[in-house]
Amino acid sequence: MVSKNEHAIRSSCPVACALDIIGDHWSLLVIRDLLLMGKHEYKELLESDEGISSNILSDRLRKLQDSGLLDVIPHPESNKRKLYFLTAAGKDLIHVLLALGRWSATHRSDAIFIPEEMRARMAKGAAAFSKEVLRELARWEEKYEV
Amino acid sequence: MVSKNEHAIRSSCPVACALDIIGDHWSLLVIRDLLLMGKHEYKELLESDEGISSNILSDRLRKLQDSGLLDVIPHPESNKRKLYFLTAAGKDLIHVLLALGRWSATHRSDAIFIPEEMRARMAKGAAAFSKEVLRELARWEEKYEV
DNA sequence: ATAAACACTTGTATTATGCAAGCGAACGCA
DNA sequence: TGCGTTCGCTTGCATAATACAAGTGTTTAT
Repeated sequence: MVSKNEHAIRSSCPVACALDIIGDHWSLLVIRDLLLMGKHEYKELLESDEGISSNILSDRLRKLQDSGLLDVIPHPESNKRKLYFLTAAGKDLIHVLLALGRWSATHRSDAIFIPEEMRARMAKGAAAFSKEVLRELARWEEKYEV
Repeated sequence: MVSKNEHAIRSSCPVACALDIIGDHWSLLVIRDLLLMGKHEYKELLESDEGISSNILSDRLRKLQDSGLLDVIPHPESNKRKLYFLTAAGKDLIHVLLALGRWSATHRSDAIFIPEEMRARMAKGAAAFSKEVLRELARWEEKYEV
């Protein structure tokens, strides 16, 4: 077992409450990959640039499931693979991700790099971008009959 | 020394970059207190409901200073006290805090409690709220000649 | 002069993380 | 049908971060 302390609740403050669930070094990056990067499998999540360890990934996937932010189904094309996808609560974190991204774009512009493809997707503004992102996920869910 | 690893950079992704700086269990709570709770002193920050340890608070204040999110001046009324306040970059995290708060309000409504005073301040919407918050900080800064 | 307050620091125990290796079930191919 | 590979993890161990209690030096109030 990787960790015992299952999102201990520190206070009833809305900010603290959200951080109890997603305020660690990895959870939001996993959610980013599932939400914005079109990733849905364990192996894809492992391969992200930040280099998450397999045990930590496994632990975070389970915790996020326990918290109701994501769900799993067996891959229809294979009995050994699985498909991870966000629930409504998980998808709604797009606003947090966009706020973080905008903050970095403003205050850490020298440290970040946004690939051309992503820049193009975001060109029409945050509202249009998140709408498109959610539409893509809806198409994916339809395809896999989630 | 509390920690060696000074915000190691994991990737150039804007989300990851922001999390490298404020993606731990405590930084955003300190920023919440400085931004929304009108706190400016070490002791006040220590007394928050979440119960941060003094060594961790000390460490986070230094790291946030190193990252350019906050600054310190000696307290004009006392040689032993200090005043902590956010820089422009620190204040701009209000959008992240509001996104987190709104997420909790939507998806964790049973776990959170918003005091009446705060609820009243937020009643006119997020834009008006953040404007008022920043105006208050500006008044404080003027008073202390920051 | 003394005691309390303040902003920390130090020491130590506990917990979380990172890394490498391993494991069983499923799969791909011969 | 056997045989190496892939997948989604788990395990063991070293290192790092955090929590908790106690202490330190300076300032301040009485």
